[in-house]
Amino acid sequence: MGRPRTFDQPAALAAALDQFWRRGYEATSVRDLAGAMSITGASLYNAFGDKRSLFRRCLHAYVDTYARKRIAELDASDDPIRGIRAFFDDLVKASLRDRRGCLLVNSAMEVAPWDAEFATLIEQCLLEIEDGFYRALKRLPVSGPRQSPGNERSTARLMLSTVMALRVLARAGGEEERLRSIARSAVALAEGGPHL
Amino acid sequence: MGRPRTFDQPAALAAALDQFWRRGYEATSVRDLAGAMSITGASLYNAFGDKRSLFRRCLHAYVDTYARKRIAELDASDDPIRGIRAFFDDLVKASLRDRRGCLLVNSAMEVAPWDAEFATLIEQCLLEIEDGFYRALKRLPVSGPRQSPGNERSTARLMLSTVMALRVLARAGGEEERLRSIARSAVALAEGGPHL
DNA sequence: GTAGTTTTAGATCGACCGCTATAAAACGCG
DNA sequence: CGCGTTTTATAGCGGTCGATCTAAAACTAC
Repeated sequence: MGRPRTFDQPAALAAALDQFWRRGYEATSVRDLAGAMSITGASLYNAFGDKRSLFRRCLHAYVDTYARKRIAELDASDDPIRGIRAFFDDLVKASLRDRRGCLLVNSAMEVAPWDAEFATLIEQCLLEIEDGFYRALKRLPVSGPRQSPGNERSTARLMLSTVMALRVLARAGGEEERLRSIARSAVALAEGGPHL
Repeated sequence: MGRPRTFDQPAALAAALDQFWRRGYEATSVRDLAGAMSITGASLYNAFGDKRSLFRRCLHAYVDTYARKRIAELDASDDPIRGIRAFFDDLVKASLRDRRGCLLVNSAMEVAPWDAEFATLIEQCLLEIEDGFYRALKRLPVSGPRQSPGNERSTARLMLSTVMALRVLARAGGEEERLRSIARSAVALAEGGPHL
C-alpha cells in the first residue's frame, strides 16, 4: 500500500462536473479542471484517467444526481398533474438560478455529433425522461380534465421537447416570463389539451 | 487601386458558414476555415477581419439565407395551417438530410452565454420565428378547427420550442420517426389542440 | 515604364492544448 | 528503521491555437 489520496474524490468529481456543465467539453481544459478540482494535472490523470474518461464519469454523475432524481420525484407524486406541475416549476426555478442549462442537452449539441458512445448515453437518458412523462400521463384519470387517450406518447414527446427548449433558452439567457410561459403551456398539455 | 481579389468572396463566406455550422465556433480553427474557403490565413484576415468578425458575418448570412426565408414562406402561404405543415415538413426533411441542426440554436448554446452581442442577435431572430408562428395562428379562421382564441402567443412559443427541440434532436442523431412525431404534434397544436 | 496600393503566400509569434516523464513526498509493512 | 508502492508537484513534450510579419505578386493610375 502506498501513499493515500489527500483530496476528496467525490468533491473533485463534482467540481469537474461544474466546469464541464458551465463551459462545455472542448472549452474546458485539463488545467481548468485541475484548478477547479484543487489538484494537479498528474493527480487528475492518475485518479480519473484522461479528459474523456473524466467527462464520462461527470456525465454519469449528472444523470444519477440530477436527471433521474427529477424522474423519481415525478413517479413518486400522488397526483400526476401536480407532479408534472412541480417538475416544470422546479425546472424553471433551477434554470433561472443558474444559466448553465442541462448538461445532457448541452452535450447532445456539442459532443453527441462526434462521439457515438456519448450520443447513445444521452439519447437513452432523454428517453428515460420521456418515459417518465409517459407514465405520469398514463396515470391520469379517464374522467375529468384530460387529453384524448391514446396520445400519451406524443404528448410525452412534446413535453420532453419543451424541457429541452427551456434548457436551451435558459442557457442563452432567455427572460423569466418567457420560460414560465413555456412551462405553463407544457403543463397545460397534460391538463387538458387546448386550454393553453 | 491595388491587386484585385482572386477568390469569390460570397462563396468563401458560404464555406465558412458551413464550417461553423457543422463544427461550432470554438472547434473551428482559423486554419480549418482558410482550408474550407480555399484561401490562406492572411487573405482571411485581410478580407474578413478576425475569427469573431467572420463568425458574425456567417451568422447574419445564416439568418438572411435560411431563417428569414422560412418565415417569409410561412407568411406567404394562403392557408396558415398548410403553411405551418409545410414549415415543419420542410424542417424535418432538412434536419434529416444533414445533421448540423440550426446554427442559431447551436450558437445559442455555445456562444450566447459568453457573448452578449451574439446573444441578443440570436434572441431577436428566435423572436422573429415566434412572431411568424403568431401571425400564422392569428390568421386562422374563427370558425372551423382551431385552438382557443387568446392563446396564440403561448401556442407560438410552444411551436418555437418544438422547432428548437427538433434541431437539438437532429444534431444529436435522433431517429426519423421521433422527429416526425414531434413535428406532427406541433402542427396539431395549431390545428385544434387536444387531437395530438 | 514606373510608382503606389492591395492581395497573395509562407513563415513565425507567444500562448495554450492534452498528456507524460521525473522525482520528491507520504504512507503500510517488515 | 528501510523497502515497496502510490500520490504528489513540477517541468516539459510535440502539437495546435489565433493572429501577425515579411515579401513577392498583381493590379491601377499616371
